[in-house]
Amino acid sequence: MSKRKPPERSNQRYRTRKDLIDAAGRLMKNGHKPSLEEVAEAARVSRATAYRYFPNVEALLVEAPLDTAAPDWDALFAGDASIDPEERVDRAEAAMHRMVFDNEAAIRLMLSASVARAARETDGEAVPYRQNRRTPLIEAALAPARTRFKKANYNRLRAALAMIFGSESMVVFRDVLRLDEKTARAVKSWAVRALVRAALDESQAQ
Amino acid sequence: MSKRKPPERSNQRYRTRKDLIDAAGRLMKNGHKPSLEEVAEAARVSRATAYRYFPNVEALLVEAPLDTAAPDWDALFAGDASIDPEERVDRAEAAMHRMVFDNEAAIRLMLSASVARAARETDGEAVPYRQNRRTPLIEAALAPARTRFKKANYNRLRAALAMIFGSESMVVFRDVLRLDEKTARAVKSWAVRALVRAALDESQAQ
DNA sequence: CATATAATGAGACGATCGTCTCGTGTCAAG
DNA sequence: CTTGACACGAGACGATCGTCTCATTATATG
Repeated sequence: MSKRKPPERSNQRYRTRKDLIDAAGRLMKNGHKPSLEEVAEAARVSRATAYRYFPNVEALLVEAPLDTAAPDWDALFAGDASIDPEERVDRAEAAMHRMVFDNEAAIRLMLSASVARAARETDGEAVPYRQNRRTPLIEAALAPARTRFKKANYNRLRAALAMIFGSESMVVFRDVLRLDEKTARAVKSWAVRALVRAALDESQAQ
Repeated sequence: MSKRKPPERSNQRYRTRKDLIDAAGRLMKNGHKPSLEEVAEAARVSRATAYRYFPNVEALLVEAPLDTAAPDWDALFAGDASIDPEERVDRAEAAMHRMVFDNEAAIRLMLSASVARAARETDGEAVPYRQNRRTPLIEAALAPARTRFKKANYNRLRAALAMIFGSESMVVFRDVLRLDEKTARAVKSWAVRALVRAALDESQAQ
């Protein structure tokens, strides 16, 4: 039984996976939902191979735009000495707002696929089906004032801000309320400031 | 050219449309996305007819669960003499919360279809593609205290609460934050109360 | 370099989608 | 009751989905 250590080939797998995600991201830019065949062709890969990496089209579309349109949050607070959490959270929301509204088409496709996929997998075993970029951003914004919050208040505030930060609120403003981008930004700016202030007040009172 | 007034037959059209929506709502209860053929069969209608009423499957699924799971909001404040907007908004959110989490599967399908459909129709002409049940509910909750808000503050508060009330926040809590239903309700309860309070303060100050 | 093994390509398969045409049934005005 | 307009049913069509099998290529190790 001359067993040989199986070849790793992890680099090859990583590259083809990345090629697929990149191709999907490119094709989603214009808001057109690409068929898996289109993505595979753009990635110079056969259809069968694409299905070896992603169980369905949605799973592929979920990962695509996130990698493409991910700005560098670090630069947001880099040359900035502001400590005021209200100010920092508002600025972070502004950046997230821009990113979401600039990539609305692609993000809609991602969100749609994500929501449907989670519904399908409710009965099966859970899957890490969605990334979370907003929590790190929120935490970075709150970091300098971290000690001014009680722990419970901090966690509650963080969760509440997550409702406002993401792409879901964009859907509310556009599809439900039919409000324009500027109004949306104004409402969110007011809301995040009010929430930060409330959490601060409750933390220092008593 | 003997022209005769064309037969109305609007009742027939209304019934088949309603039959299709009802059938879709029934099939979506368990979270399984029904194929259009399944819906048509359940509605005792041919596939071709279903396509005569809805351009695609998503358009059908968007309208279904809303009609099915729409409680009577009026009863919420019927035997209630509370005037405090904070209390009323919190109670309204609790009701919406229950409705959304009880029908999570169907609402996910609706939301997914709605978000994707809006993306597709971005280039074409706008379409009334989504109903808005939360705004009337929010307005009913704020009604008794309506005069205590300045107009701008009222509109801003109403929009901010819409972010928290709907099904979108459920997606945030479940898929992004991975928090359980109880925690979600607690966070939202705190947030809506804080927002109402902030809007009130800003309205009476100055 | 040689080779076992992993990664890929090619393509068939049934199911569903969305569109189309044509024939039948049915309502309601005259 | 008659009849014209309308709703409906049946079914074909190509496109895409997701799964499968089998052959071919590429890679890392000895």
